[in-house]
Amino acid sequence: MIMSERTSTDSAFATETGDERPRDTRARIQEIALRLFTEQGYEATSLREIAEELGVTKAALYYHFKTKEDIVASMMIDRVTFMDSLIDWVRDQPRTPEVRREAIRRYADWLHAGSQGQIMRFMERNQTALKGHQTMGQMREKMLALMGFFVDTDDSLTVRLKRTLAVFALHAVWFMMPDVTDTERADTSLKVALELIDASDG
Amino acid sequence: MIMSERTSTDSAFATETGDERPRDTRARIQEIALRLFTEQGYEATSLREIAEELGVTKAALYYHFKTKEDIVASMMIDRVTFMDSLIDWVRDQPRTPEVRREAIRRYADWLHAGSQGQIMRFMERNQTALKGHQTMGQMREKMLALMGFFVDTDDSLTVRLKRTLAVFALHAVWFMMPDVTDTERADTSLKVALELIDASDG
DNA sequence: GTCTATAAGACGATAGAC
DNA sequence: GTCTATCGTCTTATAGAC
Repeated sequence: MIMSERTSTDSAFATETGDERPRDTRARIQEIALRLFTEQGYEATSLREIAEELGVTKAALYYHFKTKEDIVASMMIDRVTFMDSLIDWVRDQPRTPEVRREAIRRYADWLHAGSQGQIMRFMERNQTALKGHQTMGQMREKMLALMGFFVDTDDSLTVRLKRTLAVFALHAVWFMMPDVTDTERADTSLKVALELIDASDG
Repeated sequence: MIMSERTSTDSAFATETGDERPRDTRARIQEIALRLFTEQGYEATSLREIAEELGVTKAALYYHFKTKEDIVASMMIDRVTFMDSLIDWVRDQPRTPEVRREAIRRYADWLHAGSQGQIMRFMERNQTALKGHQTMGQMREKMLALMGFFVDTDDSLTVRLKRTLAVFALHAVWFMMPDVTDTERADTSLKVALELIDASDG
């Protein structure tokens, strides 16, 4: 796992295969930044720390990213793209229970593939710090748009809360159950999310 | 409402009743800090900002609070006290569904009385930034202790997640349903939380 | 692509006058 | 209880050599 917990190391380029050539520096900045932002908080993590762990100076980072905010934005691109495609799909569907279930399934599938879990933790733990960032505003709008398809105007408050919790269950499972396998986490959270999205007043 | 949204004002002492004497400065610092910490983030909010909105200088804050961290700690005292009492109570009870329900009820009752909602939002949105703070470490331990009474070692992952979500539903309702009345929010979240805490493998 | 050096300023916190 | 003045440190970001 790329994102595994580890303390800072002197030989930033060393891997378990021995003396490899450095991987793409841009990607390594993203990895280190994502981990530090999640562990310590976005504001509490300075570019100096990131540079130190990477084994370069602060100034080198500015060759790869124009600003600190740009590092965050670059990590969100995949997420923005996916959310757009999911919203496009759901927009053309009828508002039925089965469409809601399928939307949850697609969202969960994507969430549990790749390193999206780490990004979710980062976003959740740094909401306020990132509020002013342009990319996060976009993400917020897209999440609200998706939620808009999950609740109807005549739903009770109870149903609204449950359906909202469905999405949240998928996000929260990472910090609520950090010690289970990826498969267990994906299966459990999807099961609970589907039960919650099925809530209705009928 | 003490915590109502407002932009910074020149006459910090003015209230709707006219020319009143300044309220307890210590309490006003807590109010302003809590709002700014929640809106902008803990790290992103400087003591200068708090002092400016209060209408004093930064140095004056240091008469009332020894450090920035102390302001946070002072806001948590009631919460720590309550959690201790709740855990003391639940510790002496059998692990039955009805005890779990009653614990949720007591927690919810306390949560929706007073200004705890604002504090919950603050804590949730600044998890990482506050991770190193002593008081937050205590709070985390107490929440884990409470959760320990809600799940048994032989519960399935699904039940564990649902029971954890029960507590979370009580917290999350403030940002999931910001536009409903306090009563609606309390009633809806308690109802959903009780359903989730009742989850079992039987 | 990475470096040294530095700008320009904000931060938390303190000393001591009033 | 609040002020002015300041300390020491850290920050994001840039300029220009290599």
